[in-house]
Amino acid sequence: MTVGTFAREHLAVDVLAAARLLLGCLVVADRPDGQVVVRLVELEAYRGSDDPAAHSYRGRTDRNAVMFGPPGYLYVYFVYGLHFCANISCLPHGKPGAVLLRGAEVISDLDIARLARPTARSDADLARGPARLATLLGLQREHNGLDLTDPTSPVRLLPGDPVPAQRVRTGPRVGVAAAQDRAWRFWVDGSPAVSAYRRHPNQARRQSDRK
DNA sequence: CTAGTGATTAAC
DNA sequence: TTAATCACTAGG
Repeated sequence: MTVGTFAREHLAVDVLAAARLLLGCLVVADRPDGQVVVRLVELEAYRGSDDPAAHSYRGRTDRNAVMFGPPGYLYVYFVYGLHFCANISCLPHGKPGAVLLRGAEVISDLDIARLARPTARSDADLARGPARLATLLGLQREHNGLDLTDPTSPVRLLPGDPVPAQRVRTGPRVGVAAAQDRAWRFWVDGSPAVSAYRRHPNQARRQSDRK
């Protein structure tokens, strides 16, 4: 099976199926200072057509154009004035959708990963959280629109060992104000590189949640 | 828990 | 033109 076949056929089907499938997959990044390989352990699905939390919900703009393109491309955006986050485009050309990369475990090279994320207090912190993951991979604006299935790309997606169903957990997306009821976050149970759940600050606290 | 960062977008 | 929003992290 070629890498291109792997990504495009499956990512085109649906954002939820894509997020599930991407668990356990590998991302290879050729940084200026060396190569880093990570295993994806936490992902969130976003679907532009009917998902108020998706960047593409209100239509295509210059920023979110990659979400409307063919599947298997890298959508990098700048958020909160200082962070980059990385997504993989899903759904056929013209249908907006993406999966946000939220957490990953470093496979190699640990020394390069520590240099890329000098503030990480532990190895689990190297790529726990979407902006940390993007920083570790060295992703910036210029990487937006890269083809992750192209062997000549500096960032590539590869199949990994499949994650068995009993290790997969789902739940609400982290920090998303809209569509709280959708369990569109997927993670590998027990991985140290999965972020702690955080309620969105704008979400009203329910009486029963209060201590 | 909170500050802080700046692009993006919708509303004027 | 302006102001609110934002899929976050680091530090206390």
